[in-house]
Parts: sequence; structure tokens; C-alpha cells
Amino acid sequence: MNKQDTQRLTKRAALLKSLAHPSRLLMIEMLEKAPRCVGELTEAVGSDITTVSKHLAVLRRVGLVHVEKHGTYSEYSLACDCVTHMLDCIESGMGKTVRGSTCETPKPENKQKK
Amino acid sequence: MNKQDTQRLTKRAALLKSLAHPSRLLMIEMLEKAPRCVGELTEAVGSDITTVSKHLAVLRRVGLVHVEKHGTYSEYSLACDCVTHMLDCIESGMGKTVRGSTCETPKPENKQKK
DNA sequence: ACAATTATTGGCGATATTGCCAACAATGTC
DNA sequence: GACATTGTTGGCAATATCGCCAATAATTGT
Repeated sequence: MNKQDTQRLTKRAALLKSLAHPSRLLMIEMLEKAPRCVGELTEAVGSDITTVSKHLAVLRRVGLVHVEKHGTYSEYSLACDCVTHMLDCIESGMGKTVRGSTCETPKPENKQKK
Repeated sequence: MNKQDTQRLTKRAALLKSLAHPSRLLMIEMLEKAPRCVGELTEAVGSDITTVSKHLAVLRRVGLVHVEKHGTYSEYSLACDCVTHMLDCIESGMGKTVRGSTCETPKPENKQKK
């Protein structure tokens, strides 16, 4: 793996990793509809507010969300509609590739010769 | 977070997590072009073959790739073109949302008065 | 049967992620 | 000022991921 690929793929992996958590996905779905403050997201997610705050920090770090302070409130919003589009793609892909939770049916009866 | 959402989002997160590694992304890019055996992927990735094999197991578990044995070789292939499409969506989204590696620039003037 | 090739699995240490608590910071209210 | 509200950060234990080595399986060739 050359240096350029490593850099490109590492960056892409970081974005995917930031999405790869149920709570963060829920938060993003909520932010698709409207901007929200941390308290609202916390209630929806059902974890401690400090946990949610850290999840939001993850999303901030990769640039998926923006934050705007209003008084003591932090209003989070999606950085871009592309996030929605990305997740739509993933969902449509899921229906086709991931059938069950373990979709790969191991077929040992491949008697092919090379 | 209700039970249904939890299940749906956990599943989606699992798929994203399986994609969220540079080596696995490279392997998928290679498989987009043609089916490959583990050795070929190993050479491209540059890690130990056992590491690559485990990465492939991750992709198998979520159903992103298929494997077909030919003699002692395991020929891996993409389960579906949707994977390609998904990653294209992600790439196009990246250009717009993730500018730098740290794109969210918070206020630099944090006067700490402790 | 034996050895070589290809790949997978178990195990281990190193590292990263997750979720909560306590502490702290920032703002608004009395 | 004192106090409450809203978020963030540090720290910690539990858990998961990662990458390599050793061992194993499966197949092919001699």
C-alpha cells in the first residue's frame, strides 16, 4: 500500500468510523430533520449527556456536524446534506448485500479445480 | 432509542464499521476490479496474511464479499456492486463535508482563566 | 506417505473505543 | 454575588479492535 493510498484510505476510514455507531447514526438522523441541542439528542439516545457530548465531538472532528452556541445551548446541525445522501446509499446497499445478520452462507460444495 | 431503532441502527453501524479500516477499503477497491485470492490482497495491503485473512472474515461476516474455494486458493469477490456505489457516495460526500482532516475550526480565542 | 502451498484460527500484547462519574466552564437568572 | 442550567473535559474500567506468531486445516504435487 503506497503512501498516497494509505493517506486517502485512512481518511476515508476515519469518516466511516465516525458513522459506525448506533447512537451517532441516530443523532445524524435527527439532525437531518432539524438542528438540535445536546439535551434533545441526549433524550433521544438515552445515554448520559457526557457520552452524547463525546459522540458529538467525534462527528465534529470529522466535519460532519457544525455547532453554534446560543446562550448555554449548543445547537448542532449537519454540515451538509451529503451526509444524508451517503447514508441513503448505505441503506440501499444494505438491502442488497446484507441479508441477515450473518448473510454469507458458507457453501463448501465448490468442487472446482483450478 | 426504541428497540426497533436500536436494531436497525446497530446493524447499519456494523456494516459501516466493517468498512472503516484502510486495509479493508483497499481490498474492496481491488475486488471492484476483479476477484482476488488472499495472497494477492496480502501483497497489496502489505500486512501479514493472517491479518488480511481476518479482515476478510470481517467483510464476509457482514456479507460484503463472497468466497469461493479453488484448490488451496480462496477467491474473494464483492457480493454486490452496491458496495462500489456506497463508497462512491462516501467519497463524493467527503469532498464536501470533510475539508481538512480537522475541518471544524472552533473558536481559537479561548481565554482560559483558571 | 511426505512435503509444499494456501489460508484460517487461537492466542497474545498493544492500542482504541465506549460509557459513566466527577469536575469544570460558560451563560443566564435571581 | 449566589445559583441553576447546559455542555465539555479528564479519568477510569470494561470492552473491542488490531497485527503478529504459532498451530492447524485443506489441498496439491512428488
